[in-house]
Parts: sequence; structure tokens; C-alpha cells
Amino acid sequence: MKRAPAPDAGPAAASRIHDVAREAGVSTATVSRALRGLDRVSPQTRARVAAAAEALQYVPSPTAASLKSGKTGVIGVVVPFLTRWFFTNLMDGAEALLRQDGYHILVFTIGARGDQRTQVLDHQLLGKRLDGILVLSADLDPHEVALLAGLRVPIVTVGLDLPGCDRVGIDDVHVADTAMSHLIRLGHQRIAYVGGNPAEDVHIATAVNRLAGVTHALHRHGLRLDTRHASHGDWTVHGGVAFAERLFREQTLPTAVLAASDEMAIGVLYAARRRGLDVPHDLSVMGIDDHEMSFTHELTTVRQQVREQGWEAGRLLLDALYADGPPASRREVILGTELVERRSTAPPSAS
Amino acid sequence: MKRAPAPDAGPAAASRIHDVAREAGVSTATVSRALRGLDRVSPQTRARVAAAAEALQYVPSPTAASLKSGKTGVIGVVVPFLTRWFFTNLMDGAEALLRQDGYHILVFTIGARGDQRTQVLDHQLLGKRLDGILVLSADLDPHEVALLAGLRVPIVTVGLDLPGCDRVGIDDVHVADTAMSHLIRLGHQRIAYVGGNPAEDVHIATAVNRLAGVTHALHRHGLRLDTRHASHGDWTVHGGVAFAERLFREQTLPTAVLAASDEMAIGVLYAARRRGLDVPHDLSVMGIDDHEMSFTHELTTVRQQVREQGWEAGRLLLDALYADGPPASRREVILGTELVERRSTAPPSAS
DNA sequence: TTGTACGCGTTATCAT
DNA sequence: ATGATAACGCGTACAA
Repeated sequence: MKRAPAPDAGPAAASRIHDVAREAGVSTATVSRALRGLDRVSPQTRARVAAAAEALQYVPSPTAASLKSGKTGVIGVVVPFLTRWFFTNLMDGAEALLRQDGYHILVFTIGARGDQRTQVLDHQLLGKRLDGILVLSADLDPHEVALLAGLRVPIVTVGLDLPGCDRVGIDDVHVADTAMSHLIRLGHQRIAYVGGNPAEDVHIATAVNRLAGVTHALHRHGLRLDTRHASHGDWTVHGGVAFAERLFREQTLPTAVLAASDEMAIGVLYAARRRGLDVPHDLSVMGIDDHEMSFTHELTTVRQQVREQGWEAGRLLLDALYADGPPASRREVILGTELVERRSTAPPSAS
Repeated sequence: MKRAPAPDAGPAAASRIHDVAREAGVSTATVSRALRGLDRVSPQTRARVAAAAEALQYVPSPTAASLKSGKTGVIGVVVPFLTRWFFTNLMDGAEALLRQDGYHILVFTIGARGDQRTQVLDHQLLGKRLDGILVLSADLDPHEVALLAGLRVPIVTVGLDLPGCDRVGIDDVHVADTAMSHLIRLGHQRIAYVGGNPAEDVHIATAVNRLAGVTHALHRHGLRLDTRHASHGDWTVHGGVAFAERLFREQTLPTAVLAASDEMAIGVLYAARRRGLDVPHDLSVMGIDDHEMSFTHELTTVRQQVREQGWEAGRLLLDALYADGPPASRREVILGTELVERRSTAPPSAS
């Protein structure tokens, strides 16, 4: 507030609703009604108010409006990482939709579980600041869930289930089944799998469900996972590299590797190339997601529509926001997936 | 507000400062002072207030506090895209730092220039909502600049210059010079270059500066850009692919390609492989950035520290926020860069 | 050290 | 259709 008004630019102080009222010769109540397009304002008055507001460069204070109305126009987006393809695409989709309706996005990056997360999702920081919450594939612990639920605002999740909350996602069992079935159909029998860590991803069923899909597909064809060829990574490229390096030390190698994420699959590709293995001749590699960099790696995968999921989540949240009163029922949107064949997979070589 | 209080959970209504005051047997003023750690509160009183606040689950209303103080605790981050590596890493760095000081991040994704941007950076939406602004490599047009400047809050930019604003960045001329010099040192003489579009990136000197660095390096060695081998892309993988496909239709091919971004370089790699060219034997390819997927593509590049730039930008903004009153001087933080040699580059083959 | 009382800028209720 | 006025919840002079 000590910032002196610059002598060379615009109005020294922002104008308030009172100034507009005086300028237009009406009351503040009328200004408020006119500017927000409410009923019961004569066309002439509305025009006069609009002109006055324009002349005075009037911008309503969102703070004051929020204090009175209880609505902030802000949606909290809870996301583990800001730098990973999956999450940023979710955010992008959600933001695009929410912005159309004048909502703003407040970001809460909570990072990997167990870190300093309690500092991020803090009662103090969240309190009365948000109209709604989007939880984007963040594996919240019970305390965090309770914190969010205590806010008493609509919550929509993507990629996980929260009791009573609307939800968007894909069929993870099916997507993994599709991927594994493709490798089996090509003729592979010794297939390695690197999934997510079910112990870490307690609230995110992704790791569990994709493993289930993999197992289903194998069982259907009388196959099973070789424990020496199955492990879990952290969903990242480096996790995939680490998995592959362990794998390559085994006596018998698989003829194909399925990774639960494209990023891990790309890590496997990298490690394989480093070891001099020819993909797909010596080893087929397949992922799940269709990451933006999958095509440049010629990676066969099963595509999910990530941006669309964010978009749908935003839509569900808006619905909940406009329908005040408790929701009639819980809604679920499950988007489809699609096999994308590229050059990283082939039938096992005769050798 | 019609949402009926759930019978099975917490307090029906959030408690206000008045409730805490009554519970602790003091005035609201004392509660305010005690809870915010101000002086002139006796230890006993402070403890009693703290206990009462705890018991009532009291959380101060940020809205009301903002209305009084004029501070919102919110920083606006203006960014072109939410889904690109460079921007998300900047955001991540900035958010990590700003959160330490209790600030929140409000995202403004403005997209490519000329789209529907005016709808995003709107006077109405920005007004009185932000304590400060971070402009992350967004090429604002004059109207948008005026809009932000009119907010009268501290602004820090990354990757561009705004009059009077603190700034973080790298030496783009130097980084491009380093890259081109590396190719020349390897023995290349016919080197193609795909840069950014200087016509589109008016306010971002990146395209211009990197081209300047490229030209400097060439001139120093008596070389120059073949206009048939130089063009501009849109910084993306697809832009790189498109450039390479045009390039490969030329009569004489270069022995090396430098791209102004790793994403474009990766596109060039992809197109080269599709065409059956062996990298680096038939063609050396080099980028700038050290994108997270560059090592999986074995791409030689010049690394810049992106997350660190976001972090530094946050730091500059905090400084400006704490030092009220007009800034004494304009500050610039220029971070270093580093050549990263991988397998996509080699001396030109004898053929 | 603590309490009283006013104001922040808007919206909503009730008159008119 | 419009105006007067009371909240909204907190911070902070100023008084005690």
C-alpha cells in the first residue's frame, strides 16, 4: 500500500462500486445488479452504469464479492507432479474447461507420498479458499482425504476413487489386458512386466488393476508371470531403465516386456539399446498411455485420452457446482482406450 | 449454502474468530494477534487462544483477511502451455519456492498467440486477485503487457524482457553459439538450422538470439547458413518433423542439423530414421535444452537449468513482495548452460 | 496487555 | 425498477 502512484500512468487508485454509482447517478445496489446482468434493471440505467464503469475502469473486487457471496471462483487442483506428461495433460484439459466458466485454477503439487506433503495440503491454506477440488491421480493418505472432505466442497477425482466423489478414469484392467493380449497374440510366451508399486499406490488402483489385467490375459492363455521377470517401477523412464538392467542380468531373458506406463517402456527401450539388443528382433517392448514421446520411440502402446479425462473432470465439477444441494447420485465417466501398433513389437524371433 | 450439514461429520458450520474469542474468554482482537504471533500477548493468553482455536478447528477466512489487508497470498503464473516440458518445469520450480512462503499459484494458460488470448488475460479476472505475477516465457502482446502492468503488482519474467521487470533467463546467443560451434568443431560445414519463428515471438528474444548465436559461430569460421537449409518451426516435435521432411527434399543435404529446441531435434531424428538415414553416420543432429527425453534419444544438446530458472524467478518475486515500496533497481539472473555430448553427433562421414 | 469499534468493497434483503 | 442498509469475517487504530 505504500507504493506511490506512478505519475505517468492510469488512475492512481482503483475505483470502487461507489464511484461508479455516483458517476452514473444511481445507487451501488443498482450498479451491482446492472453489471452482473441481473433482472429488474431498465435498459437505459444499465447502459448508463456500463458507461460509467467503463469510464472509471471499474473492476469489482473479487475479494469483497467472495466475502459476501461465499464463492471464490477458484478450483483447487491437487496433483502429485507438475512435470509429468500425464498430470500436465489432465490439468490442461481441466483448466481449459473450467476457464470457460470463469473459474480459476489454484495448483497444489503434493509430490511423492510421504515427503513433506502435510505442509502442502494444509487446513490453513485450503480453508474457505476453494469452490471445488479436482484430485488428479494423487494417492492421498487418509488424513489428506479427511482434510479435503472437511472442506465441504464438491470433489472430482481422476484415476482414483474417493468415497462419494464423482470420478473420471479408464478401465485399467482392460487396458492392461489389451496390451498383454497383443503380445501373446504375436506369439510371445515369456513376457516380463514392470508395473506400479501396489504398496505405494494404496489409493490409486492403477497399479493393482493393471497387474490384474496382465494376469487375466496371461491366465486366459495358460501363461503366468515369471516372478523373476516381474517387478515394479516408479512409472518413470529411470524406473524403466533400472528394471531393465535388473532383468537383463537374469539367466533366461523374456522375448517381450510390457511396462505399465510408456515412460517406463521408454526406459526399457533405452536400456535394451545400451545393451546391444535389437528391438523388436531380440526383444519386443510395449507400454501403456501413448505418451507424447512414444511415437518418436516407435513404441507400441495402448492409448488413453488424458486431456479428455481432465476435461470431463472439469465438467463433472461444474455440474456439481451449479447444482447446489447434495448430489443426487455419484457419477463415473470411463473413457475408452485404443491399441496403437508401432515398431517396438513383433513376433518372437526363431532363435 | 443450501448444502445441509452432514449429520455424521465435523462441525456443521465453520467457526469464526468471534467463536474463538468467546471460547477463550478474550476479544477478537486478541485472538487475531495471538494467532498471528504478534507482540504484546501474554503467553498464557496466547496458549488459551491457541487451544480454543484448535478445539473449534478455527481457520481464518483468507477472503476476509484479504479484504482488510489488500494481500491475497496468490501469485499469478502466466504461461503459454501447460503441457510442454519447458513451461511445466519452470512452474514446478517457481511453485516449490513460493509455496515455502505460503503463497499459492493461480494458473493462466494463454496458449499460442492470437488465439482467444484476450479472454484469458482479462482485466476482470485479474483485478485485485494477485499479489504478484510470474510471466513464464509467454510472448505477450502490447495490450496484455499493459494489462499486467496496470495491476500494479511486482512482475518477474523468465525468458523474456518486460520494461522495468526483474528477469531470469539464460544467454541464448551463447547457448546457440556453443551448439553450433560444437558441430563445426566436429568438422561439419553444411549445417542446417531450424529455429523459432522471429515473426511470431516478438517479445521473446529467444528465436532472435539463438539465430544470432548460430550466425556468429558460423561467421567466425567463415561459414554461413544456406537459406535452403534454414527455416523455423514451432518448437515442437511435429515442427521438427515437418522441417526435416522439407529439408530432405533438397538436392544437397547437410551433414548436420541444429535445432533450437530438443523437441524439434527429436522430430528431426524421427524423420531421419523414417527416411532410412543413420544418425550420426549420415547425419548429425543436435538440439538445445536437454529435454527430459533427450537422453533416451541419445541427443547431443546444450543443457539449460529450467527448474532452477523457475526457482530463481520465484525468489526475485518474493524479494519484491517483501520489499514494499518501489524497487531500487531492476535485477537480472542469468543461469549457466552446459554442452552435453551424446551419440547423435559425430564427425561427418567421408562419403 | 487487552478490548472497542470501525472499515475493507461487495452483495442481498427489504422497502419504496 | 431502484435505493437504503445490513451483513460477510477479519485486522487495526485507538482507547483503556
